[in-house]
Amino acid sequence: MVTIKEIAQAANVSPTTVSLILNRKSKERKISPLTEKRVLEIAERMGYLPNLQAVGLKKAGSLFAHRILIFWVADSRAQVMMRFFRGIEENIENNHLPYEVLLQSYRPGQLQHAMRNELLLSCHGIIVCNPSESDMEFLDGSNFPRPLILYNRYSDKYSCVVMDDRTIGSLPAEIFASHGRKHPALITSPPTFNGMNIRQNLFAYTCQSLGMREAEIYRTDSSPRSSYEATLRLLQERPETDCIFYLREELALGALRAFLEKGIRFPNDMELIAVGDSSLGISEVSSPTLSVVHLPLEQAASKIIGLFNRHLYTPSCPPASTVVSVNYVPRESCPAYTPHEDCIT
Amino acid sequence: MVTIKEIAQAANVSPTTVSLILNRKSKERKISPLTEKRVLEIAERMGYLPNLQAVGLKKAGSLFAHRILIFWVADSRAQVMMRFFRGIEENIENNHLPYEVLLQSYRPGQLQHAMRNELLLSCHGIIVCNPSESDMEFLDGSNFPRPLILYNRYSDKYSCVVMDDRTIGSLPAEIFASHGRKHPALITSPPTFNGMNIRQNLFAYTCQSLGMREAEIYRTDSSPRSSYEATLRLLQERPETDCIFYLREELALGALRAFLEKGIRFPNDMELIAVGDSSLGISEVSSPTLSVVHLPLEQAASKIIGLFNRHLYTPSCPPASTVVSVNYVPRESCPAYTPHEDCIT
DNA sequence: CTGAAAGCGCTTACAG
DNA sequence: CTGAAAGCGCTTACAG
Repeated sequence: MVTIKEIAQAANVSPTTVSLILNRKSKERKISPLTEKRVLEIAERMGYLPNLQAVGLKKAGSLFAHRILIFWVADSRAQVMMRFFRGIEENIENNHLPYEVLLQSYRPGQLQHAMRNELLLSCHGIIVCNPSESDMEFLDGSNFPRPLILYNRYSDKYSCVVMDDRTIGSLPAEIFASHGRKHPALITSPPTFNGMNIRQNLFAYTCQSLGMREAEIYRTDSSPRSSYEATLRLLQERPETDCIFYLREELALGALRAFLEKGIRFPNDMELIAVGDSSLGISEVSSPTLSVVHLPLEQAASKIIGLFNRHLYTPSCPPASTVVSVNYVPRESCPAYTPHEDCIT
Repeated sequence: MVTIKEIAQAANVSPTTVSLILNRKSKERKISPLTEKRVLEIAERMGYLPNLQAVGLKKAGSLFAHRILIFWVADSRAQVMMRFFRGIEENIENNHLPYEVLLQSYRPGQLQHAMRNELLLSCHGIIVCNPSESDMEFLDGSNFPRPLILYNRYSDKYSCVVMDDRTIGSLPAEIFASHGRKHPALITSPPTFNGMNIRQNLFAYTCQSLGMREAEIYRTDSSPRSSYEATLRLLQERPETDCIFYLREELALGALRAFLEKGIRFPNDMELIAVGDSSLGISEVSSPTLSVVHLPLEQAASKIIGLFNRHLYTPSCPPASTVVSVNYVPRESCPAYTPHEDCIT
C-alpha cells in the first residue's frame, strides 16, 4: 500500500504538501499549480488510496455510534434477510440506540473468507446469519476479537437467536391431521441451513406420529418455476395427495398455477401451508390466498439487539440463546387449526 | 468517548496493562488476576469501547480492499436493491476486483443524516441509490471527501447510471397501441424517485400521441393487496379498460386475483405489462404469466463498478452518465410487440 | 508557497 | 507481573 510519505519522496516535497494537495486544499493553501500537478500525477501513477484508519483517527475523532457488522448470505434467502435487516434498523431507531449497521454478504461455506481480520477489527460487534455446517465449524474453531451473535443457528459457544424450527415443521402436520388429511407432501428447495432440515424432519415425523401416510418429499431449486414443475409432477405421480407443506413462501406462490391447471379446489381437494418468509404480501391476495406459518423476523431482530447490548457492555457475560416462537396465519389455502381428538386417528 | 488512557488513570496502571487485559492477554502476559478484575470492572463501568480507527491503524495494517459504501433505501424497493447488490458483488467477484462492499440504509429524504462524515471517511468511494428530490438537493450542495456515484438519478455534478426511464414508460404504450388497444390505465404506488414520474408521464404521453384514450391513473400504496383493490375499482369504474401498465411487478402480481374474479381473459379481454423489477421469478409461472419491461440491474451494477474504477484511480476525471437500456419480455399477459403502421391510428 | 513536528488512540517489542 | 516508548499513516496548527 502506497503512503503519503512515499509520494512525498517521489515528488520531492513534504508529506504535508502531498496531504494538502490530495485533500483538494491547493488553492486555499496556495500550493503552486506545478507542484500540484506533479503530485497528483505521481499519486495517480502509484495508485495511492488513503489509509482509512489513519484518516479516521485524525479527522473523524471517535466514532459516533457502535458499529455492528452483519454477515448474511446473498442467495435466495435475501428476501427474508431484508425483513430481518429492517427489523434490526427499526429496533435501533425506535429505541434510540447508538448503533450503526453495515452489511457484508458472504457465500455459503465461505464465511471464513468474508470474516477477514481487518473487517472484524473495524466493527464493535458481529452478527452472523444462517451459517452453514462448515461455516459453523469455522466459527466454533475461532476466537474473535469482537462479540459475535448468531442468527438462526444453535451454538454453545456463542449467543444466538433461532426461529422455533421444530414448531415450524410440526405445526403444519398437526393442522393437516386435525382436518383429517391423510396424504401429506412437502416441497422444498435445497436446505441452506440446518433449520430447514429440522423443519422437514419434524414435519415428516409428526405426520407419521399422527397416523398420516409417510410424507412425500419433492425437491426443487429455489425458483418458483421449479416449484411449479415439481408440484405438477407430484400431482401426477401421487394424485391422492391432499395436503402440501412448502418450506418457502415463493415455492408455494410459484406452484399455484399447477392447481389452477388441474382444476384443484381449496380447501376441499387440497390444503396448502407455506413457511411465511416473504415480505411481499402477495400471499394475501393470491388465488387462493396462502395460509402460512408466520416467522416474526422483526421480533428475532429485536432479541438480537438485546443480546448485542448485553455483550457489548458486559464482555464477561456468558452466551445465551433465545427461541422465537412462530404463529399460524390461516387463509384460503388451509383453514384454521381445529384440534379434535377424533380427527387425530 | 473513553480511552485506554483514562481507564489506566482510573485503575492506576499503565495503558499497556489495560490494553493487554482488554485484549484477553492477561494469562499470556501473567497479569495478576486482581489487576485484571479491577481493570475490567472499571472499563465496563466507564463504558469503554475501542476506537476502531486506532485499532485498525495499528493492527490491521493497510486495508486489503477498497471499501465501497452503498447508501440504499430500505423500503418497498428493497427487492430491487437486492438484485442490484448481487449484481455489484458478482461483478467484483468475476473480475477479481480489490473491492469490498458495505451497505448502509437510509430513509428517503434523510440522506444527509445517514451520510455522516465519519462514515464517509471510512470508505474509499460512495454509491447513492435512488435519492429523492430533497436528497439530491443535499448532494448537489455538498462536497464529499470521496468519489460518489449515483444510481438511478440524473446529475451534472456526479457520475451516474440510470435506467432508461423514458423507454420504460413509452414502450408499454407502444406495444398496447400496436395491438390496437384503446383504453389504457396505469397503476402505481407513490413515486419514490423521479424516474417513476418520468415512466408514468412518458406512458401517458405516448398513449395519447398514439391515438389512445387518456390513460387512467390509479394510485395504491406499495402492497399487493392495495393493488388488488385498486384494480377491482378500476375494472368497475372503467370497464372499457383493455390494457394496464403496472409500475411495479408486485403490484401486477397482487392484481391478478381481480381478473380471475371478474372472469377476464388474457390477452383477449385485457393486456398487462409490468415493470420487471422483482427477482422472484413468480411472474414466470403466475396465471397469466406476466409480460414485463425487464430492468437489467446486473448490467447497471457492472457500469457502476466501471465508473467507480475510473473515479478511484483518476480522481481528476469529469463526471459521466450512462443510460442502461431495457428490453421487453412478452409472456401470456401481453403478446410480443408487433409494429404495424395501420394499428397505430 | 512549503515543511517540521505534534498528535489522534491504540498495540507491542523490549526492558526491568 | 508491569511500564516507557516507538510507531501505525495521516492531518493541521504553526513557523518561516
